[in-house]
Formats: sequence, C-alpha cells, structure tokens
Amino acid sequence: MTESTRGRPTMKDVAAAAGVALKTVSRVVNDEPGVTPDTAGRVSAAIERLGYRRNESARVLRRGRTSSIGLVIEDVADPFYSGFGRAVEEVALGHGSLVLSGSSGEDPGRERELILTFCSRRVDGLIIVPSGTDHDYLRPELDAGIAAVFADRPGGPGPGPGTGTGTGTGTGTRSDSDSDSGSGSGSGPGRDAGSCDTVLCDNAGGAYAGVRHLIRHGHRRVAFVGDRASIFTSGERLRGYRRALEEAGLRFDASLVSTGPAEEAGSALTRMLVGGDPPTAVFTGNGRITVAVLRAGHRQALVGFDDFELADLLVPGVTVVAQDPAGLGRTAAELLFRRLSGDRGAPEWIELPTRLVPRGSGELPP
Amino acid sequence: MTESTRGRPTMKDVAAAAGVALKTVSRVVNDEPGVTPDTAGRVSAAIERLGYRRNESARVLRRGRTSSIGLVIEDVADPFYSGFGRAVEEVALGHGSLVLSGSSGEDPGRERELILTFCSRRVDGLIIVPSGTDHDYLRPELDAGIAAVFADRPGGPGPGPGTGTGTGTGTGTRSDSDSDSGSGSGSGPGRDAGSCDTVLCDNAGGAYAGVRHLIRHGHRRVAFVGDRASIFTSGERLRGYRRALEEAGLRFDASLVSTGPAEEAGSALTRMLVGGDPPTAVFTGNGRITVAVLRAGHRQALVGFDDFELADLLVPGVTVVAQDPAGLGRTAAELLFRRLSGDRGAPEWIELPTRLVPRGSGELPP
DNA sequence: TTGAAAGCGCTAACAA
DNA sequence: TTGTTAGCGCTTTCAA
Repeated sequence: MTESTRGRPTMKDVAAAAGVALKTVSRVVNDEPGVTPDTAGRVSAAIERLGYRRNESARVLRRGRTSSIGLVIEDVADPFYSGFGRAVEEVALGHGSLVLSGSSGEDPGRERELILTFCSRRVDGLIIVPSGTDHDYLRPELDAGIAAVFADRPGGPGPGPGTGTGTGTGTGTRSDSDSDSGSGSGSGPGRDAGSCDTVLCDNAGGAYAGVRHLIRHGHRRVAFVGDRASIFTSGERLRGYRRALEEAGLRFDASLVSTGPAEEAGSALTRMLVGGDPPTAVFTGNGRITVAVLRAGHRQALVGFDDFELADLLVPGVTVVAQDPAGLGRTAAELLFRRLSGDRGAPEWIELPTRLVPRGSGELPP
Repeated sequence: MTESTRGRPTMKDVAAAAGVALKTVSRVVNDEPGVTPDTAGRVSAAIERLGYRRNESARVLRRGRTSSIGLVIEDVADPFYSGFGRAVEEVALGHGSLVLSGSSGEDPGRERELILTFCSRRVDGLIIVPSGTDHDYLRPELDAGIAAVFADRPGGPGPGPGTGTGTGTGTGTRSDSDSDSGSGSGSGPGRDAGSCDTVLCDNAGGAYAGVRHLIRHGHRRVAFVGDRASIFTSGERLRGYRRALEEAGLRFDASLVSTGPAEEAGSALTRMLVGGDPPTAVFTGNGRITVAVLRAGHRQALVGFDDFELADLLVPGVTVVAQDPAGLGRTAAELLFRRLSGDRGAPEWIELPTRLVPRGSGELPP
C-alpha cells in the first residue's frame, strides 16, 4: 500500500510522492521558512497520505542532540520518587524533551548500568538520585558535555561525596548554630564533595524542627528511628536530631537511636520501649519507617520525616516534616535545562525548605 | 585530552588509537566472534582510555530497532500506575529494552502527542493506558509494524471501542450469567471493539464480588459512587454492581448511583444519605473515590475498588477489591515482547482476576 | 582473522 | 524558492 519498498516511508518517499526534492520535505517537516504554501500543501498531503513520521534517530545522529534526558531514581513506584519524576517530566515536556527513566533499586551497579545506557542513547542530560557513591565512570560523559544534576542526595565523580562513615554515629561533628527557624539550615553537609549541581531538601533542618517540636511538647526522651546510616539523608536527619537535643540541653543517648532498613524499624522501637527509661516520643527518619512503626502498633507521640497520603486520616493524624518531592524534581529539572541552554556558572547546591505539618501525633504529651 | 577533534570519541577514533580497522572495533564492541584475544585487548584498552561509548542513535539508524518501548499512562505519580510502570520497566529490562514513559493526564490530545513522539523515536512497541477512544492516528504506526498493547482499558483504531454512552446508565445491557466465583467474568464487554491486544482486570467481576459481599452482610440499600461514566472501567464496574443487585433480587435505584470526578464523590454521597431511604452501604468505584469518601467523613459500611496503602491502618480497616497493578504491567509487557519476537497470533484479550480483601469496613452490619 | 565500502534517514552548507 | 551534496556513527556485505 505504501509507495516505498516496505517499512516506514522516509523523506525520500514523501519527496517522490509530492514531486519535490528531499530537502523541501525537510523544510516542511521542520517548519523552515522559504516554501510556497502551494508546495508545502502538496508535501503535507503526501506526508498525511503515506503516514510519514520523521525518524528521530537519523535526526539525532545528524544534529547531535537527542532532546531527551535520563532520570535515575530509586524506584518509580515509590510515591516520593514518582511525584519527583512527574515534576521532572513536566519541565522536560515544556522544553520539548523526553524523559528516559529507570529505577536503580538502591543498587549502585544497576545505577551505573542505567546511566551508561542513557549515555549510550546520548541523552542531553541526567538527573540522578544516587545510590552509589562512586561516580568516576561519569567522568568521560561529563567531559563530553553531558549535563548532570544530582537530586535528593549528593553525588558525582571526584573526591567522592564521602557521606556517612557507615557507622551509626552519623556525621554530627559540626556544631554550627543554625537559625531557630527550623527550615533554614545554614551551611550544609560536605559541600566540598564533588563539584556537581545538587538539589536537596533541608534534611538536617527538617529533622531539627521535628524533634524540637516534640521537645516543646514536653518530651525529654525522644527516640530516633532512621534508615541505614550509610544513606546520606539518613545521616543528615540524625544530625538535625542531635542538634535539637543539644539545643534543649538534652543528653544524646545512643540507646534511643536505631538505624537500619524499614523492615526492622518496628522491632527496634519495641526493644527501646521495653527497656529501662523508655522514650516517650519517636522521630522517624522517612516515610517507609513511619509506616512501619505505625504498622507495628506504636501509638506514642510521633513526628515523621516525609508526608504520606492518608496521614491525616489516621487517628491521631500523623504529624510530619513534609518535603516537596515535586518541588525537588522541578528545581532539579530547571537547573538541568539551564545548563543545557548554556549556563556554565559554578556548580550549584540548592536546599529546599521542609514544612512541619502538625496533625495530632506530634502534639501528644509525654 | 581526547584523540578526536572534540566531543565524544567514535569507533573511528578507537580504531585509530588501537591501530585497527573500524570494523574490528565494531566486532569487539558487539562481542562478535573472530577477533584474536590480543587484538580485542588492544581495542578494549583504547575504548577504556578514550571513554568510548557506542552511539545508539547511529546503531538504531542502521539496524532499525531501537530496543526501547513507549509507555503511556495517565499519571506516573499515581500509585496504581507507578506500580504498573515499575513492572513494565522490569520486564523491559529483562529484554534489554528501555522504557520511554509519559503521562497523558487523561487528555486524549496529549496522549496522541506522546504516542506520536514515541513513534518518531521509533520505539519497537507501545503499552498504552488509553484515555482517548479514537486511535485512528495509530494506523500507519501499526501498519509499519509497531506493536501495541492496550492496558487497563481497551483501545486501538478501527470500529472504535465505543465504551460507555456518556450517560450514567452504564453498559449493563447484557444479561450474561457469569459464574458465581466473583473473579471469573466470562464474556467481557465490547470485545469486538478494535482488534488490538488488550490486558484488563476483571472490572465487572470485581465489582460484582464487592457488592455481593455487602449484600451478604445484610445490606439491601447499596450505593455506587464511581468515576465519570465515560471511563471504561467505571462503566464496567457499574455493570458488576447491577449484576450483583439483580442476582440478589434487589431493585436498581438510580438515586443510589453517582458517577463523576473524585472531587465530587463526597458531596454526592452526602446527598444520598440525607435523602429518604438512604443507603446503608457504599461501593466506591476506584481508589481516589474511596479516599475522597473517607475524607468526607463517611463511616458506614464500605467496599472500595482498588487497594491502597494504609487501608489496613484506618479504623475500621477498609475492605477493598484489590487489583494487581504489577501483574497488569507484567502481563502487558510480556505480551508486547512476545509480539516483538514474532508472535503473529490473533489479538489477545486478557482479564486478570481481582481479589476481595476484607478488613472491617465491608463487614459492618446495616 | 581482518578490512574496505556502502548506506541507514536525516540536516547543514552551499548551489542554482 | 528550490535542489544537490556531503556526512553524522554505526552495521552490513563482501573481499582480502
């Protein structure tokens, strides 16, 4: 049925069908000026008739830019990351770009593989929520001009982010005196780490505000149940926790701190509660852990990092430190597209504020 | 620092660096046989040194296959679709394929645009959760050999699915006598519609089982609060609702049925409850509506279509008819890849069973 | 085992 | 306004 041999019609086929030169078809397809309406009409008709669609691969090969970006997140099915991804998609769309996305599943090997696959496809840029810490393999890509923005956690090649020491002690060696606002955090963590664009939320500041909230409601024994200490955000939030204790003149008690995968959060808290001098309140380090703790049946005072759907419908409502996943995604994507349009300024380090949402669980007395 | 002029090194650069012909590099890169270990080693070293990465666009242009598929869903941030997407991604990965995904936002125009963009990028196949009903623009693509699987709702070009009439009456004109199992649904809806591969869940059967569950717990006035009737799944679920009433010898009462966007669900139900002879139980047509109804403060007997996180933590737990988003995604993707590897069998129509999960709200007495 | 040449479908540069 | 030519980086075919 088609004029061409078989398979998809090409510009050549359209040109033949319309009785013009190939380049004229190209002009019409790309809305380039300098074609009489009459000719353009004939070409358009042929395009319509043949069901012609420009072959993007050929175009990319010729032009060098793919108009696509790669997005690597931990899990596209996680509500936090899917909100993040949606925002990225929206910004990309506005820039005429497509999004290739993939889940790293918190596996550095898979992350690497995904990123290199994206690079093979010559994405114009990358937005990465890093799970690995060693991104030296990105060097050639960055040198070749691929833009990269790290989001949610720092990353990138170079001296290495060196976040967390892998022990449970966190990174709370700084004794900075941040403002009292709870959202401003002042100097961040290892900012010198790498020199890549980075967009984070104010993890330490958010945790600080959440724990302070519990303390202000009369609690003096506040537990911290967080994710594995090796995860950047986890360490930062622990740092905020310690700062809030310190500021209130409360002693840091390692027996009230637990870091580990969400599956173990419930039992970890149970152990604390049956011990002597148990905590009267809990601060949970992320949404999964909050849910795990609730599911384990704990009902004492609680503030959780991360908002989640239905937090308001539980009884009592769950007080949270809300991040803005969409804001994070939007900011990262906008920064990336700024780079893609030629901004060669110094690497940026952006921290978005968090917001304390009181709903009941965080206002319970000791 | 690179041997080449600037920009990314090419096979040519690698060949020059290794002192071999371009084709030899190609052989090494693609693991083709017939290269001595010695030569291969030299080539590999050059690849490593230059940071060479195969240009996929050029490869695609030459070979014709992109090893990528397009995924169009309503919203990547919706938990149902993100679980679905994750499963698709997983299957694609197993087949060495990448996933281009985009959100249609329930807008047929945007859906069309996305799909055509994907086709321009010469995806090998498409998985589409259609929001539009007119897919005639897909004809040239399908003729050109792009495989397409419709998921969650039927679609495709041709006679048109013609699902729903746009009124609130649903499509309950069939009086088929399905099995009593609640999951088997027997003959589906307009199966003749289009002739594309389709993977759905058993919407009518699931709704039937849910409503029957309420009736068995003594309810004789059961409301149906569903999404817009124009949406395929909505009509199907209404069909199941009617069948359950019919089977129990209960009269269908239009004043107990509401279809419309989730934002209006709460007030719609309120209106029913303040009327004469109010319902004692509610069946909600999807997850968003279930949450909307709960948020509006309704606490009578309730069974909802779609499971959602924390349904078990609410008091009482929310009884649901659970779909399997991941199963849907996996099935659709596996079918697609079966087509891509040459299966030219008749279009398939697959319905996955649903599962009733009692948690308390559906077992409340009238 | 290795290499040379052609060409995938398009755009950029330069005629006519 | 329209057309011609070269070549993007790779794989395919055929030859050495």
